[in-house]
Amino acid sequence: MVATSIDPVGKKDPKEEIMKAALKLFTEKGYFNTSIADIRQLADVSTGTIYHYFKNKEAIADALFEEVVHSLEDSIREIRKLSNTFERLRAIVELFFELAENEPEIMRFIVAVRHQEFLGNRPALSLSSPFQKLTQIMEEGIRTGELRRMDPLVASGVFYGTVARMVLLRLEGVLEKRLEWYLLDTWTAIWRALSP
Amino acid sequence: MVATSIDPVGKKDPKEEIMKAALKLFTEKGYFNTSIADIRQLADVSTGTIYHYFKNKEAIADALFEEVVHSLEDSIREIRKLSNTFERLRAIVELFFELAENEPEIMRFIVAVRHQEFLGNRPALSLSSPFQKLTQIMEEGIRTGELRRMDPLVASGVFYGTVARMVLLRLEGVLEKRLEWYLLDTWTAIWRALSP
DNA sequence: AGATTTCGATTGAATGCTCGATCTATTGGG
DNA sequence: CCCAATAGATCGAGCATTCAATCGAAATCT
Repeated sequence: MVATSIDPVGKKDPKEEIMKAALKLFTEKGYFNTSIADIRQLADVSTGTIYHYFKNKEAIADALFEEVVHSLEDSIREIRKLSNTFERLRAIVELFFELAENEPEIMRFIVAVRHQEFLGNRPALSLSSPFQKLTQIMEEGIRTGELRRMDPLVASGVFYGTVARMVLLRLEGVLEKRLEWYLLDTWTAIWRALSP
Repeated sequence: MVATSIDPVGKKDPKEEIMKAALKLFTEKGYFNTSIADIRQLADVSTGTIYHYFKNKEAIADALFEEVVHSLEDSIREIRKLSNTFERLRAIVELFFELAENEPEIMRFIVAVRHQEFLGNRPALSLSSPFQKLTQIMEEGIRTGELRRMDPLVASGVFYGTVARMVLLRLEGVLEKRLEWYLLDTWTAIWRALSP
């Protein structure tokens, strides 16, 4: 009479359960190796429920993509408020490294999933707004003399390429220590590459 | 009576035609979006012929992987003969940039295909022998003092991450000029990051 | 309060289709 | 005459999606 649900803690919003299960499976086995039946089982819902909340399988991936991009945008927007380019870039490295340790599935979805293969018309993540914002930070840094004169696309390529590669190596189990352990070396290398 | 084939030039080795078609389709649409029928059509052979030369669809991808890795190994082996670390790393950047312009499909297969999703038990390309060789070059360079003291995995992460990212940006059409145009900036950044 | 209606949420069996793989038949070069 | 090579029809498993039926909690009525 008091509680609306038997389970004292879990609200079990089905939509969230479905997305959580899909994220886990998509990043673990890949989109095409994941069947609706797999998601159904892990999320502990019926087929019908899945199709009640999502138009089809692709729409689940689409919702995940949207969510991750928005969350990244928010983080980057916050980071842009920092006072100088050094702080901004360093904060982005730390954000990615921390995410990789604490939310490996989300990070895998960002750096290791080929979205174009199943998300019909989305621009590649390489062209999505967080990446554009990164290039803007580079342009600004070069303009103010905080970064060396160079093509901004090369600057963001060096930066994102390095960070994403370190994250991937960690997610694949090549790096045995936590990413914080590699932070100093990584950041030193990046800053030497970009600073004047 | 003279020629063994009607076509004056093309030998049309079916196995090669199949692999060529598969490479094109796998890199363009992805492994799972490519059907045997697609390959059959593009390679202009029958289903029976495909299964005569390959056990199954996966075996085609496997053969491609093998071929690419071997060819990469050969190139890296040659490059290791160069006299110092500077020359070696620079040669690798040039190799990747040149491959991206002249053999975009092969390059896409290297940097943009998630092999683990369909090649059962292969180690990720990140762990394959060309990548290990790269890390060895880094270790050696650090030992001889040609590179700054740092974790060799970070060194190879910075290096390969940057190169692969530039290549990918080019393949995705983000970089409008040929990669040679970005070579100087890219190499300067890499060398600043790694040199003592 | 109790009975009745309503409607979104949920279920899972049924459907239909794509596609990898197989199989039998035919060909033609040595 | 033999056997590798080729052809293409056929099969059947797996999978995304649909659908008719049921639930259950609130809203409305008596």
